[in-house]
Amino acid sequence: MKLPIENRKYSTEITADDDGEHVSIAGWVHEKRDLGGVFFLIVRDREGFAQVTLHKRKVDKELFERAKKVPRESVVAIEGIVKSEQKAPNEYEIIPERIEVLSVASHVLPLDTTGKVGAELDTRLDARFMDVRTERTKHIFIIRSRVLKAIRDFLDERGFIEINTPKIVSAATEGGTALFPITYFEREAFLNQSPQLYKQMLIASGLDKVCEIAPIFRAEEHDTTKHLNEATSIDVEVAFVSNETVMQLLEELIALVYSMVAAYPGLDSFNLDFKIPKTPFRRITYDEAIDVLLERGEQIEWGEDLSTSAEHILGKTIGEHYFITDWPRAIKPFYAQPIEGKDTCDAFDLMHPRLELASGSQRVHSYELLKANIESKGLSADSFEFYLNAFRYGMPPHAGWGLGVERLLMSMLGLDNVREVVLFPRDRRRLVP
RNA sequence: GCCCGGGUGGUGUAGAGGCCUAUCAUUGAGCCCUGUCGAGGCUCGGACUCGGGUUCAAAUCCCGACCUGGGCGCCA
Repeated sequence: MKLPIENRKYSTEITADDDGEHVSIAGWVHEKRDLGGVFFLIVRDREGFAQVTLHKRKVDKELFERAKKVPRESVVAIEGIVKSEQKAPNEYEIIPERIEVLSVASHVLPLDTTGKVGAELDTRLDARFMDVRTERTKHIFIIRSRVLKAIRDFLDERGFIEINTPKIVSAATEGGTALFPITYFEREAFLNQSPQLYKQMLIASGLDKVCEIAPIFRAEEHDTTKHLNEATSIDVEVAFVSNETVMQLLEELIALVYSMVAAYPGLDSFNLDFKIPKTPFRRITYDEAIDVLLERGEQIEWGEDLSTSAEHILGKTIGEHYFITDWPRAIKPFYAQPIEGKDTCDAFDLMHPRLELASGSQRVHSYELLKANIESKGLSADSFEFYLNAFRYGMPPHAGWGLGVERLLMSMLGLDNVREVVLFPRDRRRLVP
């Protein structure tokens, strides 16, 4: 059975030109303004606001009294006549014939949805369903949705095949990070830290260009504004190409996302100096990065990973997106292709001035070399057999990267905390809601 | 894991030994008001995280627990 409100219009689908039309709208009671003889009910839906106006003398007394009593944030359906009105916010208002309260909101509210009084992130996350009713937060998640769609379209247009790899994995992983152990029937298993090994195995499948947008899990007990224990990674792996090709793909993708978001009207909520990054992004080698850092007085030795302060110094010096290439082998995973005759490998990080966004590399595609690399990292080749096997029966040269969705959004929207861009973030302390 | 902060009505805050039966805003209840758009005016309601301690006196100082913000580390 269809509900009578299913033919409702969004507040933005109605204009002053609809003067005299009979319409129905539905949404949340955003605000009430009682001026005595006239009463305004501001109804909010996903797209915007509609003003419902009740004149004490012209409207049914019972309706008038009932409208005044509806608690804020209750869900209502309104049927009425559109009236063109210069004094109304959208130059139209609705003179109601029927007001139906579909769900009464309790009070007092856990948050203010009008933006008059702020709330701390922790309070907002506890009442996330209501936080998303506020304009700025709503825009974050609409932008997130559009960004993901734009990325899928971008990759689809370039011939990528979207894959789904397991999130429950056996003990063998690429190392580096702590994993969440889980019970898998009578065995121990883990939540996957990245789809890396699987997407590489699919290069051997002949799918050629694969991508995946999926959650990744890290059990690190970090407690920062840029780390999550459950994050979303965009992973790409491409056969028969070099490092440089996938770097170009990545910078084009970033630029496209920015230009798409630049056109989004809700961007005003973020009070940003929004600039679309210019491609190609600057590329500096790890060696050059070290030189810059030493020049600026940073304590760092060749071979070390970049500390937070090192990232900040480089970000400040360069001031825009950039790549760091040619990393020391020792600090990159076993699957990064070594550069012959050097201690470095064909790996890169994509940096935003504030933080790292993505990392990738040319991959080792020789079975022997890969096996040797795994062993030289102190890992057991046996436990990687499922992965190594894919390299024994025809594995093309390939390259790829992984990009953190949350970090991309956070850096693009100038947000201070990565949790802002996750509906229900999982961090060291938070498991609920 | 280390180092600093902070927990005051539903929300956001002021108060830093006695002036606190605790400030302000917003929210809530009620009243007035016929064009609001952060409406306005008036009345009322609502809080010192918990447990110990110091003191004549604790929201305020000390200890512990819990929660929480930031920086760093780990990590992406």
